[in-house]
Amino acid sequence: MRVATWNVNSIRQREGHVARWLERVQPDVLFLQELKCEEAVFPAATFAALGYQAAVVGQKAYNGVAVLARTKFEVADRRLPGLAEDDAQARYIEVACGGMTMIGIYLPNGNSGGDAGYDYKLAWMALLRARAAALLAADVPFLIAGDFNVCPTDGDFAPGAISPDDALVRAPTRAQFRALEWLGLTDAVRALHPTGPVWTFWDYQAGAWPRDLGLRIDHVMLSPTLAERLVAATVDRDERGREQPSDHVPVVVELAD
DNA sequence: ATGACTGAGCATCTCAGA
Repeated sequence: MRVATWNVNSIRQREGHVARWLERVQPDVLFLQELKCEEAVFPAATFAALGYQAAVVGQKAYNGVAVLARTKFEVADRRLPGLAEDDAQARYIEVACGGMTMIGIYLPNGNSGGDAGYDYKLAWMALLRARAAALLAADVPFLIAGDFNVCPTDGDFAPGAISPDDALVRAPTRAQFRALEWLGLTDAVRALHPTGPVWTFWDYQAGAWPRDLGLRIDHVMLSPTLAERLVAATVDRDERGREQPSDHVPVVVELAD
């Protein structure tokens, strides 16, 4: 089974990129982030024509997550359990598919909104950990894929690509990510590529792409039984070099059947 | 030393991104 995640920075701007990528890579499941649109204008027909059914959690202008799958699935949740009822940020989708639970996330960046914005990020991470703990306790095979907005270690950003006090690298952010790992989740890319740069994002500004000043912030985290099935984890960095690209590239994981 | 790009929307500026 091939599962992927991609922050597309507007699905309406990147509809063609995603369609061509699906045809080329043929994933079973693709999680999308930063749709920047409501469900009503998500280009579902384009992907249906390629054999992919969509489930969309949309919002005008900001955030937005979706899953595309060519195998049958059912949506289990559209909001991270524990968040306030009136929390309208479209950042979470959970589906049951292929005998496992799959979660797609767009984790809050945490650099905007001052202290409240950063506190929201940490609270979100604590709730995500609680959800992971519940699934582990229930012995459900699961994965969490998406834009985590976390560089887990100093090896996960190019020197100079980011400020030391950025919300993506701040100590409390990393502590939350580390806690998720120590619950028993495996960072798929790092499990197979333990050292060296594996960037998934390059800023549009300051020549970050030509200078290769990237970050590794898009991750696929596997529960123990899925980690045992992990055979490949790759980052499709060529997508960053295309015309009018997203600032993120796809991360792809292969699980043995 | 400095600036710097992209997208959406009650839009010709602001907010957010990371």
